[in-house]
Amino acid sequence: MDRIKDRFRSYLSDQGLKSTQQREIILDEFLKAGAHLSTEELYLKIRKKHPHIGYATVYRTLKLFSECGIAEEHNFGDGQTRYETVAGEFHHHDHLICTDCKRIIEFEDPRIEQMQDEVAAQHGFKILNHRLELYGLCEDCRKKYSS
Amino acid sequence: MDRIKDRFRSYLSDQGLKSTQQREIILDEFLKAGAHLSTEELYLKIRKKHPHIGYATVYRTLKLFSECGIAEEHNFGDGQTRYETVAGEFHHHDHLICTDCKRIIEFEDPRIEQMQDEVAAQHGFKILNHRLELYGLCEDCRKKYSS
DNA sequence: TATTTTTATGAAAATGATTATCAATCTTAC
DNA sequence: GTAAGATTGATAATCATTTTCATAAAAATA
Repeated sequence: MDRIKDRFRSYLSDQGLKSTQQREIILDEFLKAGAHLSTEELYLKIRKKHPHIGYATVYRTLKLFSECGIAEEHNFGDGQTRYETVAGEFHHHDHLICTDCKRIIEFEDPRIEQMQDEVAAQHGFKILNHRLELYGLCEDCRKKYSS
Repeated sequence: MDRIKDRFRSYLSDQGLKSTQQREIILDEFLKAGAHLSTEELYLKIRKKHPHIGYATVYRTLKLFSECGIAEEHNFGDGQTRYETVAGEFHHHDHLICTDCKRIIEFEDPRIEQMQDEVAAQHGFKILNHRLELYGLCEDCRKKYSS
């Protein structure tokens, strides 16, 4: 956690940006809030304790998080950009998304990553980033429909 | 091509929808136009020959294509939904996207698909759909920057 | 074929997410 | 502490997409 905060602060000062109360608060709440929240969801959470913080600031700050690498943007097809923490100590992961109950499960598979690298190499690509999303029905929703 | 048209027409009649000139024209242009175009791009193409066809109709029709399975929606992060034909005879494929020149290369790798199925099975998921996108620098853009 | 019913169309307005504007207010460096 | 520069919040603007609604077209029916 503190490592993440340090990283954010370093990023700000490196870029000649300023460390403000709002940015600290938003970072705190973001880290507390858990994964995959949209800007709006985070804004609503923050507003409870800090009603003075504006919508636009939350947008701008989440974008900053993503620029400095402590958060990742996702688009799961509901028209809202969602953010999740990229903790340095965790590996990259991908997502299983239930199209019915919207549940999101994270997974990682080094073998898939490996093959992605192979594919990229075959095409002369240097991968900077990737996104793998599997959409379908989770266990519970499958049961729901078969019964 | 004709198989695709038939499929679309069947879908329309199955759903009690009507087969209209506009839908035929939009389908023709869509099939001609090649992959990964946004609604706007297709609309602009169509407007040259058929200036009477409206923006909203193109939107609605592309959505129909996607519903009936002859097109697939993609979101490559530029804020526009892009569509590409799903020809029955071709396999599913994924995308390499150059973050610099925006070039899109298609690839397929059955081994990756296989592993996705394994991962899904481990979590009790039934995959209906998936999306794999590799973002990075293509061969040309890499050279551009190293020189 | 004429008529009725229903759906589609197009233009424009509405929406929803995101971004820009701008005056007032903080931060930071000196 | 002050000046210079960046940030903030409220609001307006933007952009893609969707909805509305009167009119037109297709399908069903007579």
